[in-house]
Amino acid sequence: MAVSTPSSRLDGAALGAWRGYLQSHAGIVRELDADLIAHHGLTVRDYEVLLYLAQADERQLPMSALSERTMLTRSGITRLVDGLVDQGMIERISCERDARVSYARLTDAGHSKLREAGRTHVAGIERLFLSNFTATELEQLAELLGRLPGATGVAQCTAGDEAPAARPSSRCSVD
Amino acid sequence: MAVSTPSSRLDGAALGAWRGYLQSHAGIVRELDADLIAHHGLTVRDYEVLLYLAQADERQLPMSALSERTMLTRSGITRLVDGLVDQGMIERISCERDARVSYARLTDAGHSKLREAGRTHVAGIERLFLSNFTATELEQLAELLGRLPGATGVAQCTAGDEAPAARPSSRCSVD
DNA sequence: CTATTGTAGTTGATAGATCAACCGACGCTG
DNA sequence: CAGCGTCGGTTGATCTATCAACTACAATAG
Repeated sequence: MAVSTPSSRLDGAALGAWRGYLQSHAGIVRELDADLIAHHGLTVRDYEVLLYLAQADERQLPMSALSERTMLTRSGITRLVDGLVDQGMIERISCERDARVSYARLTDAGHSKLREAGRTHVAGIERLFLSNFTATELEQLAELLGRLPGATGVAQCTAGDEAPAARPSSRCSVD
Repeated sequence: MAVSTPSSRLDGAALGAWRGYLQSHAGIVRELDADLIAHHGLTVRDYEVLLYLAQADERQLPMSALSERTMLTRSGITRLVDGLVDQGMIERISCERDARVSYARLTDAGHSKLREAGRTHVAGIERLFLSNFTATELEQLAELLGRLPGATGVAQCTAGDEAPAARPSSRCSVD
């Protein structure tokens, strides 16, 4: 069959890169998630949200800001935050300047939780991802992957609850 | 706060690599999926399954083989295949040697569909992923990503419907 | 000031995937 | 060949995230 169709550079190395990309992602995220859930009862999504809040001014962000950063739809964020509110890690605060927006604010409990979970999570990333590379290789990877859409913010939004565009940010744990 | 905790190489380049990895994946897969659904009514998962079958001997594979390759649980595959059977792209065939296993076999209809969809999909991968790199860079990427768990099959299975280990394979379309 | 258009967030219905529990079939051991 | 652990696959309950529709408010135009 050969690889066929378009300009098709979809041969050996190209395919290796692509498949490695897809499969490693599935495997790593699955395991990070399992770790975090087992040790702290948090999903990676939860963790991300708490982290973004911890890094934000006043430890709070509008829902839509969270939506953009996490690559979830607005409705997805509403529900995720609902859960974290129920667990007491986040509280909702309505904005005085604009009655449409409501902030999610990290509670002290949420902040503690985040710090604990951070240990597990960072260790996991180190073990599953970073430890496979040298410092130089990590630089290469960062540069290469940084060109991809999503990492650079090239997303195309079309549908109703449009798919949010990704945004790079910093840090993987608080301290 | 600094990046903190473990052996923490979770600094600049390391974090860039990790975030680029996560965010680009989310963005790219989302868009590929949207493309494929819009043009052919198939999800990327569907496509993958059809492709694996097309590449297999006799165009058929046991459910568990599909489960491994796609990184879905056995129950996930059962349901996904159910759907493709309803659409007439796949048929189930029971194994004579071992009454426990049942094969999923690609029908002619499924094969045609796969070929059509392949054009869209390969073009998408080219556009969103491959076009960002030179041939040399793709080799580097393939090598680097190939070390990661999942790509190499290092998965750790624990729970009931255990998470399947990934397996590399070849090609992204049929012809 | 009112009407229109757009934005932030939530909600209902639904698809996709998981876990846990299960069934039937295999295969080994005693 | 009976008993026991294991394997392949399916099912029920549940969770997560989506889309589409809707509410409420804001901002702008007429």
